[in-house]
Amino acid sequence: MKSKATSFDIADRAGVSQATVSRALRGSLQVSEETRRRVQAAADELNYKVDKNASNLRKRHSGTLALLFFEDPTADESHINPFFLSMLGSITRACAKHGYDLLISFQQFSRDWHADFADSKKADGIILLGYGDYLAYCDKLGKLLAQETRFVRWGAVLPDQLDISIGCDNFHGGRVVAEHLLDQGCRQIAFLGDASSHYPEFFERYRGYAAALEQAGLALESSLQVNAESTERSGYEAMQTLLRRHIEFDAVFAASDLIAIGALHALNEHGLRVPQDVALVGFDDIPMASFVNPPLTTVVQDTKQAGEMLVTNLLRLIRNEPAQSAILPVKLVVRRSSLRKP
Amino acid sequence: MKSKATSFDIADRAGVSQATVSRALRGSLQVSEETRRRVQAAADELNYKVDKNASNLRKRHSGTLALLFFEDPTADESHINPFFLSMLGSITRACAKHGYDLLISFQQFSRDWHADFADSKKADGIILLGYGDYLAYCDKLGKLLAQETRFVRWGAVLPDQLDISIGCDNFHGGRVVAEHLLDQGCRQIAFLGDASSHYPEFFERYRGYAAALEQAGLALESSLQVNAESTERSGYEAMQTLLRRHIEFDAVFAASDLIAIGALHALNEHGLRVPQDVALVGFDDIPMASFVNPPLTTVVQDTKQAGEMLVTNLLRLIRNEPAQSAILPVKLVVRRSSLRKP
DNA sequence: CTGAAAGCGCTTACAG
DNA sequence: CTGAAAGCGCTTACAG
Repeated sequence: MKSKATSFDIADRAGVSQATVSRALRGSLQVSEETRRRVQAAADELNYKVDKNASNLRKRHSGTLALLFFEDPTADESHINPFFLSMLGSITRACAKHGYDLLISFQQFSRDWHADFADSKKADGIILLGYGDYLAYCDKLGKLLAQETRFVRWGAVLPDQLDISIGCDNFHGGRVVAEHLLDQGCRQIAFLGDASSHYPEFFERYRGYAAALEQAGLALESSLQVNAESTERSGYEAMQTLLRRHIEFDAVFAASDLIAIGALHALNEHGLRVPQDVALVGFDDIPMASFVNPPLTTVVQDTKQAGEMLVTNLLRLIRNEPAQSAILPVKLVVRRSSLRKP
Repeated sequence: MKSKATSFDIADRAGVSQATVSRALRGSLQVSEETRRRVQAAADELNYKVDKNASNLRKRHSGTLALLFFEDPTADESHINPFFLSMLGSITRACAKHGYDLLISFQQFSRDWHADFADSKKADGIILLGYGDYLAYCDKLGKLLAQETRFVRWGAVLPDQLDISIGCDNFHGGRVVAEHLLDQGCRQIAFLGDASSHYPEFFERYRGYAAALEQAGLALESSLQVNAESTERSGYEAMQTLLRRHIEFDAVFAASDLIAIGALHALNEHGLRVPQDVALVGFDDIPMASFVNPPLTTVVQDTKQAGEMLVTNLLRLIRNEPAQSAILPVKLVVRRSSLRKP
C-alpha cells in the first residue's frame, strides 16, 4: 500500500514548487491559469487531497463546528427528542451550505463538557442544544465565555444573558395556545410542564398561557399546573398526578408534544376522550404529533430557519463580527385534539 | 485576548522540556509521577488543551470517524427517516465509547461523495448509512475499496460483496411477518416495497415473505406487489395503486414502517379498517409505529447493537485487523394492526 | 507569477 | 526518566 500523495508529489509531477501547488489548489489568483491546470491534473491523477490536519494547523482554524447535544442522564438512551433530531438535520444542512463540517457529540449535563472541542482546535465553535436545567448550565456557560470559546445556544432568549442564543417565541406560543383553547370554550386549562426558571423555555410558555388567562379574566389555578420534563413518561406521570387531584379541567396544554402524548395515554386509560372530554395541545410539532389519535394540535417552530440562524451567528462570532440573539416566530397548528366545536 | 497556551508554555511553567510535557499529558509511563503531576498542574492552570490538528498531523490519524448519511434528492428535507435517526444515536454513542469523535454529513446519492473525509485525513474511516439504489451505489463503493479507504456500510449482507457491511436478517424478518399474517388467517397478502436488486434490503424482506407463502402452499401473486421506497408518501401512493387494481387482499406487508403509515392513510381514506378489513404490518419499529391508530405490528432491528457493530468493525479495519460482515437478528413485535383473531 | 524558507504545535525516535 | 532535534504536510509572508 503506497502512502498518500503529498503536495510535494504533485509539485514533482507538475514541475512546479510545492508552494505553487498549494496556491493553485486553493484557487489563488496569483497563479497562472496554465499552471493551475497542470497542477490540478497532477492532483487528480494521484488522487490527491489536501491534508486537513496540516492545513488547519497552519491556517489556525479547523473549518468544522461542533454540535453538543445535551441529554438527561436519566433519559432512555435509544430515543432522542424528535424535535432536536429535526434541529440536527437543519444544522447539518446549514453547516454544509456554509462549507463547514459538523462534529456531533452527546453530552450529559453533569459532565465536564465545557472546554473541549473548541479548545482542542477540533472545532472553531460550538452549538449547544438540548433540554436541561438552565441554572445548572449557566455556570458552565460563563466559563465558556471566560475562555472566549465561540458558541451559540438554542433556548430561551432572556434579557440579561451574556451569550448568543436563538430560540422561538415561547411566550407568544403559550399565549396563542391558551387563546385557542379559550376560543374553543375551555375554561379550566391545565398546564403540564416545569414552570420555573430552571426550564426557561417551558416557563415562557407558561407565562404566555398565564397572560392569556388573565386577559380572559380567569384566575391562574396553581393546582392546574404539574411539573414535567420533555418525555412521554414524564407527561404520563404528570397527567396521573393531575387526575389524582380530582380537580375539574376541560383542557390540557402540554409544554411539549412528548408530554402531550404521554398525557394522552393517561387520559385514555382513565376513560377520558380527547377532545370531547378534554382538549389537548402540545408544542413542537414533532412528526408523531400528526399521527397520534386524535391528531395533536401543537405549535410549530421553524427548525430550518433555527438551524440556519444558529450556524450563521456562530460563524459571525468566529469571524469576530457582531452576532445577535434572536427570537423566531411560531405558529399554531390546529388539529383534532383541541376541537370541541363542530 | 491572549492566544492559547502551547506545550512550550506548559514546559516553561513546569520547568521541564516540551517533549516531557507531551509525554506527561498522554500519560506515558516513562515520566515520573512527580513530574507528571507538576505538568498536569501547569496545564490546568493555563487551561491547556492539546491541539488536535498538530497531534493528528504528527500521529497520522485523526481519532474521528465520519458518518455519511445518504438521502434521496427527492426526499423532504425536513424529515429524515426515523429509523436512521435511531441508528445515528447509537453510532454516536458507540463512537464516544471508543474514544472517537464523529463527523456527520448528509450526502445525495448522485453527488461525488466518495473520497472525501477519509482522504483529507479529517476522518480515519467512514460509516455509510441510508437507503438508495444499491446498484448505482456499488460503483462508488468499488472506488472506495480501490483507494483503500476504510469504510463499513449498513445494509444488506450479500454473498458476493467485497466490503464490510452490517445488516439485519431481512429475509427472516420478511418470513416471520408473513407467517404471522398467515397465522392470523390472512391468505391474500400484499407486499408494498421495491422488490428488486436495486434495494436489496427490501428484496430480502420480499424473498422471506415469498418463502413463507410458498411453504404455506400459496402462489405468489405479482399483482399483489407494488413498488415503494421508504417514505410515507410513497407508501400512500403504492396503496392507492394497489386499490386501483381491484384485487382482493386481506393483509398488507409494508417493507418499512413509513410505507405502512402511508398505506394506513390510504386504506382509511378508502373506508377500509385496519385490522378488521385488512391486517397491516411494517418493518423497523420507528417510534411512531406504536402511536398510529391502530398501533402497528412491525419488526424491530437492534439499532444499538447495529451502531456498535458498525463502529467496532470500522475500527478493526482502521487497525488492519480482520473485520467481518454480520447479520443481526430481528424480532416481530405484534400490535393491534395485524390482529384479526380476538 | 513563482520559489525558497519559516513555522503552525505537536509526537517520537535517538541519546544520555 | 528527560532533553534536543527532526519532521508530520501544509500556508504564507518575503523576495524576486
